Amino acid sequence: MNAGVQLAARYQEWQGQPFDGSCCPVRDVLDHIGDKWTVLILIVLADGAARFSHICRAVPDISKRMLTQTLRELERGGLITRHVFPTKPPSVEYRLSALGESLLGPIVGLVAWAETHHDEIRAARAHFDAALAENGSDGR
Amino acid sequence: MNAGVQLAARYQEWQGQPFDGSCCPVRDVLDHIGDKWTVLILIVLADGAARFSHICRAVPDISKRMLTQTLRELERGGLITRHVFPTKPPSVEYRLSALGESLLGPIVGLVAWAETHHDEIRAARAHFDAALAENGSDGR
DNA sequence: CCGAATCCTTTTCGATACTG
DNA sequence: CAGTATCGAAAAGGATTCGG
Repeated sequence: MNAGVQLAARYQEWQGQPFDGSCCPVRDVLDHIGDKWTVLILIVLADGAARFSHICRAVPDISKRMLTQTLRELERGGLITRHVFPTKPPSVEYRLSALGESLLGPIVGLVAWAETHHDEIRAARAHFDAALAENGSDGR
Repeated sequence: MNAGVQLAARYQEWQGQPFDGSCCPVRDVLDHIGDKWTVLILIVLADGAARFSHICRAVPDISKRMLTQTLRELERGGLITRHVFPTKPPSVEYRLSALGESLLGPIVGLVAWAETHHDEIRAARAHFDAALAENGSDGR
């Protein structure tokens, strides 16, 4: 488990620094890719530039409010760019920046893992819940 | 951008299926790796098995409540195993399962990205906020 | 030592209505 | 079309207390 050793080593470094809160890249990045919509939006934009309403339709349950908010945060972090066309009615186009595209690689890794092991996880959860329903018969 | 094409293609498939809610592996997995503590705990466990109190100390600000809750969820999904030693006072050891270790790879990819681009992101945010503070001088 | 249970505060997010 | 503003429900998360 080489991966584990790498992670553990890095973690030691972070621990060494004073814990400034935002000094930890893991937390900083994960807080964003972790929130409900960011990754879905990135996936849509992976296909190419898209307008606000197109993204809104492409992501199943998102509200305009959340879409605006998430797009803002992505733009703020430099992951996407925003371009306004002064037509009437005005249209706005969002597109991945170079930085945003560079994040696609790691995301694909995660998505691939998720697809591969989703059944396994669901099975584990079902088994766990079933065992729990028998009310501690496993000696917990 | 090969990665983008892959993602877009997969996304089309998911869209094809009826949106059962939990049919989407991305959401299901991301909801878990996204919550504040999961990844940090996995990183600690990447180093090897650890006891409850050790994890609690290793993760800076976590409360017992959240640690218990997150460990449960990880155990439920089959990512970690839990072993109780009937000593007194009892001690409990957590350890990554094979499934959990397989997740380390994608996580390393993400962490590496985070480390590499963290400065860039922080710079982008600072610039964005500065431009915004000038109150729409960029024509927004 | 490990963890469950309760309480309470903060944050998140959807619905709705309104602007340019 | 592309947002903004406000409100309320719901969830997350911390502090504390109790139990095995």
